[in-house]
Amino acid sequence: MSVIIRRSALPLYYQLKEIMRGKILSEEWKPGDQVPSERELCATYKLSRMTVRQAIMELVNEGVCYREQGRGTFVAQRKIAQQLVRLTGFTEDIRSRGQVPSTQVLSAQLAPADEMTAERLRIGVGQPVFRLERLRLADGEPLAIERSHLSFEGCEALVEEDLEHSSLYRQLESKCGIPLIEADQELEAGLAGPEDAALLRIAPGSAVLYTRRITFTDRNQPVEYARSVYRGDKYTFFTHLKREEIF
Amino acid sequence: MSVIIRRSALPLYYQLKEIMRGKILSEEWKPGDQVPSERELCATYKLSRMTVRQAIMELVNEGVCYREQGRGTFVAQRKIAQQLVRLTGFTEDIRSRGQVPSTQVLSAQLAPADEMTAERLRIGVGQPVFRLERLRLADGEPLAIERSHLSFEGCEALVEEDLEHSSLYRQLESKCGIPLIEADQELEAGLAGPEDAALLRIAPGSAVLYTRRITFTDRNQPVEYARSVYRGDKYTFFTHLKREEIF
DNA sequence: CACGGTAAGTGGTCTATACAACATACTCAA
DNA sequence: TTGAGTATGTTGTATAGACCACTTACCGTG
Repeated sequence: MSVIIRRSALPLYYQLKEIMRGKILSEEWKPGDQVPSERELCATYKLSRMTVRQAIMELVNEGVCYREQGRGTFVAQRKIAQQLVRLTGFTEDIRSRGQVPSTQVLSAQLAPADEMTAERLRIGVGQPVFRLERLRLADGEPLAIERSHLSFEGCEALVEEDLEHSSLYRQLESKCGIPLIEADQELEAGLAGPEDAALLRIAPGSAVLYTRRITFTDRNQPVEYARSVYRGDKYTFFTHLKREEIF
Repeated sequence: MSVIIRRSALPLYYQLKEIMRGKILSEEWKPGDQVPSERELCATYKLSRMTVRQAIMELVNEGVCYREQGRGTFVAQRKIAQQLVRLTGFTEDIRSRGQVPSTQVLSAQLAPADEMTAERLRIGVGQPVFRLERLRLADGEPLAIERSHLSFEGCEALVEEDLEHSSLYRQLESKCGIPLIEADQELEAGLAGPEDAALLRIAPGSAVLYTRRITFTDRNQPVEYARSVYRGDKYTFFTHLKREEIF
């Protein structure tokens, strides 16, 4: 995509945003570079200034660009959250620990959202969500059970996908065009119930780590609500805290 | 501020945004409520729709509101996460959850560092560290046991301090001049041993959350190594994750 | 050379308008 | 009663233009 298609179903500002993102990813525009001014972009792509601004503003919100009044718009350094905790799926997480991740899909189906899920995903109760239940293994040993609920335009298509041999997060980002931006996560200690214990091959009453995560795409739109159960003896969660805070 | 001042130095959209934020904070508009439509706000405050939209869009980006096309704009559920990636001590943490923190000092003394502690604090084995063992309560109920090891120039002075009625982190920052910058923390689920269970007034074998934290002052100098045990049924840890890549 | 003013270029704010896309409630006919 | 269509109200997208605030470079004057 390098030109604007005016009769496309995609909004013009979105097309421009993706064109710009492409130039940044391809290093045509490098970190620190000044990007063309709003008025230049208007002329180049035959768009009104407000439309161009919307494209740029969204890139700024995502931390891809930054602006300085009177100077211009620039490509941000690529460092967004080095020190904050990275949002990773199980696959990436386990790989970064030097282990080999694998997966058994326990169930994958469309189902109506229950009350809790609907609230988290900000949809109506009973709206269809894609429910995915997977046993996650590290080095062949069961490590966690992950119960995901996904809701977005076109999430039904996930039923067709092979989710045993590819990362769900990667699929969302590349195939579905859902960029994952951030997530809120809760962690809690608990005891394994009989079913979970059997799946994880531990004794009932063993220590487990419960996590609940809401993953957001752009504009703070929730797309995934996932509840997981990790073996307490095999999994440690790392986080990094900073004293300074915005606000 | 409850009216728009047109000759103010503050942008109109900003004034409107703060008016709306005020109504949300004061609970005039509660989570889940629909806020007035764009056109209503235009009429009420005599602003153009784009100006109103900018105010709303910023609140959406901050996660204060969310919008649904064709339905309206709504107040989002209170987000706990925003402030909880912050490095906080127990006192601040519990206060921000709306509970009352209190403390029983179990022991406070200078002692030689054991191997594990010495490694974390980057000092020699046997060097003196200040060891502080405290039972932490929320609303009068035992919530956690915290075992801190501190090492810095002048840490002996802590023996004299009243650590039952004041925050350790506050003392470090104000009295000792040790600015706390960041921390690495690990979390793990486990089962309560008999001693810890007795202190926390739970049954042995109950679920507990183990945390280990290394707190750094400037120049990445470690000053505290703390191991804590939290009641699993009373404590949830919140964190916020950000995606690193720009996809 | 130093300084101040100016012009040009940038993003920031704001208005007014139009139509599209979507959700919901209502009406009316089968 | 049920269903399709419609009216209305919502947000989403897009345009064109205006003026403001800020930054920078240039130019002329002292």
